[in-house]
Amino acid sequence: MAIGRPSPSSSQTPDPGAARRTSRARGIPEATVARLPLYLRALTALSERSVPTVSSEELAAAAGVNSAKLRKDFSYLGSYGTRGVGYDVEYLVYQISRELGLTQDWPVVIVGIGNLGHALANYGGFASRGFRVAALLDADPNVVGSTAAGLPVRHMDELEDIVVSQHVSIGVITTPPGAAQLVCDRLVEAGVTSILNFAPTVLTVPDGVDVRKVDLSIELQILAFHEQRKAGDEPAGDSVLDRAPGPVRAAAAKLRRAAGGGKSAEPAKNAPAAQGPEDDLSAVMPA
Amino acid sequence: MAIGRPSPSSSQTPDPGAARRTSRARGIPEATVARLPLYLRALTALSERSVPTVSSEELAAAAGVNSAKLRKDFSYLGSYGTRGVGYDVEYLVYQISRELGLTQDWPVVIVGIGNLGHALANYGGFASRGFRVAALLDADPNVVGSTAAGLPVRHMDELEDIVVSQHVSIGVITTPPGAAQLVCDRLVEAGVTSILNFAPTVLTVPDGVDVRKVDLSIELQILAFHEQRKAGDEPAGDSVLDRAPGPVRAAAAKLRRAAGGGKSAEPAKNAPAAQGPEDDLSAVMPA
DNA sequence: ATGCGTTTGTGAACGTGTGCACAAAGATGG
DNA sequence: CCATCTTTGTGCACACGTTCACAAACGCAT
Repeated sequence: MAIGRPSPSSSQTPDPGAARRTSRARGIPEATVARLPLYLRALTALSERSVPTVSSEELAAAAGVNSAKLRKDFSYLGSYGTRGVGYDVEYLVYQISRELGLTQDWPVVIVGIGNLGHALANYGGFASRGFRVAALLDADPNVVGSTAAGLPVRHMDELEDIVVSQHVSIGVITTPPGAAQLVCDRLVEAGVTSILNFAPTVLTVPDGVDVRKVDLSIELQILAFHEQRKAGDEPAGDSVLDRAPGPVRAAAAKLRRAAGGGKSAEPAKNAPAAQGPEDDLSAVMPA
Repeated sequence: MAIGRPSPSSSQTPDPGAARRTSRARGIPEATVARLPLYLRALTALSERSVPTVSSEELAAAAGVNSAKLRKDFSYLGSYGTRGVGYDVEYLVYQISRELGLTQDWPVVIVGIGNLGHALANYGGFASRGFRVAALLDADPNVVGSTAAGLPVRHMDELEDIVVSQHVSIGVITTPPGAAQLVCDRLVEAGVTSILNFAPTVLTVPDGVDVRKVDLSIELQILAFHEQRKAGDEPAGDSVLDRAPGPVRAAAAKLRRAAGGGKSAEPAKNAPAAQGPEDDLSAVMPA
């Protein structure tokens, strides 16, 4: 029945439930929360151009969303607009920043300084909006000495000390998939309660810990799906069987299983999907 | 009424509608499509361990989802399971691969070879599952000569030629935000119909073009929101006013606007959110 | 003051997604 | 061939998210 770890819930990004409970507590829907940063970015741009007020229609266009949706989103934060005029840009910037918790300082650790970790350390979006890279960590002794984005790469052994002493509550994982769960466990154990996971692995965490994942491969696969649809390329296969009624399917399934490990029938001819081994280790960090 | 560009729809990742139309055409819900790569990864791992069959319960645990959800997802693809036994791993790998369009070759161009573009070029997840980096492009002459991941970085001018001659239909944008829309337009013009955007900008594209975005800053902000909630740190502010009835709010709003550009009242004291200028240019690629 | 044009805030309808719970279907052992 | 056990496939109810449409609210000009 229970597979893998028993009690901890393996919540991931698109999972309602855990995250929902948190935000619905005082009413802001998760979908709205996910859009607030988008609005904030558009508002910041307006603020820099010294635009005093903006209508929901304009702001919605800038953020690429429906204007009614935007108004409803803002209504969850309170009523910060003026009918007939629009929204006060500066005030809204402040309100959203406050709601997102950006008026405080968020120290962040990045674990796994490969290509991606290195890129993230240099990423401007980290420095802005109250996020501060507290430390870069890696297990590889060859990397530990070096610096990235002006910061020294420190050894994994210092993880617990850093998290505790610097009050780090957000961790970013850019390790190879094999190491991700271990790193995650150590982060959580040390006190981190929010994790941004770039490794292509499902992380299992205790309740109360949020995990969001960013998976480049998944994004590409979703695009490929739609791309295939656009090309009118209905996947052929044995689609006649797929919806066949009753015992027909059963017989087919039995045959498939009987064919054994030798990738029988259709799959054998052209299936680059199941490519080389170690799909798990070659990703995210080559080294 | 119409703001910015008129006809092209600025579809983005979390937008139903455009993407929905495509996938609902023959019935697979978007939410299901987004989970298929997850199942595929878990199945590939099982396949490498030569596990012949797997139950929905086991696979669901490995993918971090509800087992009923998984079964329903698979039911959209057809009935590939056997009651009392489970699913044939190899066969399911093939079916999902086929449905996602991974049985064919997908040449991809990466535009903007800064830190992130460099990291993506080396990313193992690209090479796998039928995706192939067709070319790396950049506008900076200093970068154009170099190589990344064994591939030469070519100049933007070659974009159109490459897309056309290599039949590239998927483009990845890792440029600074300021250049993203221009690059996007050129990609689309050349024939690209799917774009993965890492630049923190809302891209506007014509109908029929899919855009998915990955924004690290947004992910962090969402985590910060939940983190703040966990800390029981109800944002204080003038929450009394927020839900005040009638004319009270109006007067307050009037005051805010009258205060002018000088970030009055609350915002002034501590608002690191509206930090240094050029939030738009320092992100994604420092160079 | 009054009326007019504009824009917010939200009620209501609809579509999508999720999860429970269970009947039907198949495997397996006697 | 029958009984039993396992697991799929799905009907159903509910929660969530989106969009329309419109009344109420506000500024402004007269």
